[in-house]
Amino acid sequence: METRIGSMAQEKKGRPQEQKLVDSPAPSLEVLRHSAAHLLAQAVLDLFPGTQVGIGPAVENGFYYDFLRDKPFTPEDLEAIEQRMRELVKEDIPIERIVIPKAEAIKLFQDMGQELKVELIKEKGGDQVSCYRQRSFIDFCLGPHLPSTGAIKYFKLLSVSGAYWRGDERGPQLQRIYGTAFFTKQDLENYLHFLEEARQRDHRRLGADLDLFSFDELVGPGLVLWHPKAGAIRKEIEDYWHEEHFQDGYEFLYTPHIAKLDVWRTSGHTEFYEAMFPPFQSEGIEYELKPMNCPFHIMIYKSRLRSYRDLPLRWAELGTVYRYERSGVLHGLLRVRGFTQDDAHIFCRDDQLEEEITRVISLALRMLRTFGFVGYDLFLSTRPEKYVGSEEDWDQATQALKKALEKQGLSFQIDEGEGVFYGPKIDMKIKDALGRSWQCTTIQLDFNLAERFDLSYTGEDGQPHRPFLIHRAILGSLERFFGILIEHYKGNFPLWLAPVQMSILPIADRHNEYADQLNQLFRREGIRSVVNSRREKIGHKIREAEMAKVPVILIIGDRELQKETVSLRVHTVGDKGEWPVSKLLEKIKILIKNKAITYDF
RNA sequence: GCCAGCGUAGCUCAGCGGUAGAGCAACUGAUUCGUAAUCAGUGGGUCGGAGGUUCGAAUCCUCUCGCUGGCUCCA
Repeated sequence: METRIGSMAQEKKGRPQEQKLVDSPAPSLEVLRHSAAHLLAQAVLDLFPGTQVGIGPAVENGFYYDFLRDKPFTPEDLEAIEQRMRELVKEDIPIERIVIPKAEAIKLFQDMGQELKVELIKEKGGDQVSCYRQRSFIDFCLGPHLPSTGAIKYFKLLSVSGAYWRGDERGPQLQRIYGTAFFTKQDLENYLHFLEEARQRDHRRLGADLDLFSFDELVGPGLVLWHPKAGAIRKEIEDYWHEEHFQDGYEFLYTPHIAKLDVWRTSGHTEFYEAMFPPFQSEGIEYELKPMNCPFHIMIYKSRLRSYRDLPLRWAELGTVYRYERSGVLHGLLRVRGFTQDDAHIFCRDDQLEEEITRVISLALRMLRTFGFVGYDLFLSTRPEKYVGSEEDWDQATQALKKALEKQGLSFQIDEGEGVFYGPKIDMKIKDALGRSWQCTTIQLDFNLAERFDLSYTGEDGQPHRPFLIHRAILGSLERFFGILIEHYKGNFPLWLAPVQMSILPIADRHNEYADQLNQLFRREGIRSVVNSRREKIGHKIREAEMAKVPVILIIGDRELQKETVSLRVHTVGDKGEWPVSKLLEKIKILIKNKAITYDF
């Protein structure tokens, strides 16, 4: 039935060795997991008769099965179910494929009280319907499956959650039990270890531990409070962002956070865009918090006549927008209601399109590399069934996107018909230190707004022409990108980003003065340095600095004071011996200037 | 928004009808110390909020706010 194959690196190792399949020549993790899902359903029906089963596919990291039952499954239930599954594995029950006429299948499942299955068979089944049976448990399923339950050795149930029958919010709510399964014990352990590692990197946990950001009930859900340490990081990100954009020929805009609702009527957002906060009134005029920056940039474009000579215009803004995300989807910094896009709009002629796309792609690659992201996947989405703009424009723009990618020798995947209705787009997904993918960069053509705002420029021929409008973000949103950075680095930010770059630790009171002198010296050079002159033992101060993940730790005592040196300790590395102050300063300045990700002292 | 779970000190958690607790952190004092936790003491809570049941509620019930895991959405 419904199956998707995962692509996580962790799973690639999982390959069957001696398992034989009923009817598949190429056994895969997907088949194993699909069979594990059946095993789960069998166990649930054994323990909780009268439960209706929904669908149970293999998914990216495991499998799930949906159940319809009055009472919720408790964590204890989950344990009992997993226990029952292990028993069924021990019994090594054969899994058989049976093919029966559709009418017979319908009757079969009706007799078992499995109405959801009946619905599926009626809709999806052909004349002959394939089912899989393991003892009394029968499932409507295309397969393939493993030959017997004994082959499903290494699995674990992970969680239970809600899901709608067939994804329809109005339909019945089912309970979904998630689990994972692997061919070897080692693979399972690796995956569980991966989950634990992800838990430890969770930016929400690190955000609190490292005093980076918080949310407050009084302020509101999804509204981020950036603390001073996060502020330091954000400033580095923004400074670098400005520098790269300036070098790449962008100019910078600033626009308001609210506008008359009429703006959003013109843009079409009121009609099509669901994530807008409700409008509010002042002096009888309706205003709206901005969910996007585009209309403002467009109004600046329209503030005077534009000539073909003016193009391309590259206008960028770190623009804070507000979107009403449904309460259930909010998630730390990764899904919020107020966020700052690293937005830009490029207005260009058709003959400039390919060049502009090319520039954006290389800007994105350059910037993401600087932040330490080297792995990425590119996706080109083409014209969907419902679209605005002319077919000709779509083709031309899609070709330009494609050529820009090809010219740089980048491999990419084409998502046919997956574009948004207003234009084709390129999305980039970066890979973090755990191999997880995050979408950040997006480059989208927009035929809709160009038309709705009737954008034009005067061509060489003296006639009005419609410019191409490119909407793009490199980092996506600063909040989300910050969250990704925290998880990628596990809070161990490289020197140039670290909120506190250096902690100076005097051993005794008599070293405080020298410590302060050093601190002044480093701060004058723009280094975020602090002194820890608490009356604690040096081991304690070192522990504090290490836990705060400060990259450079300087220890000073009698020896250093006398020789005007410092003892260097590098976070996560350890003692790196005595250094002359000037030599260390130069070294650190270079590392910061180069935005070094890894460094050797 | 929906389903389920969870909200007790700044953090991690115990207590689950009978006078609110521990560790860490904070603060005060002593210790002046060489590469991941010195010792002692002190303060800190309308147990997320509102209502109800009860002689009595952190504990039971209802509503509400927030968080978590999913679903769904992301023109």
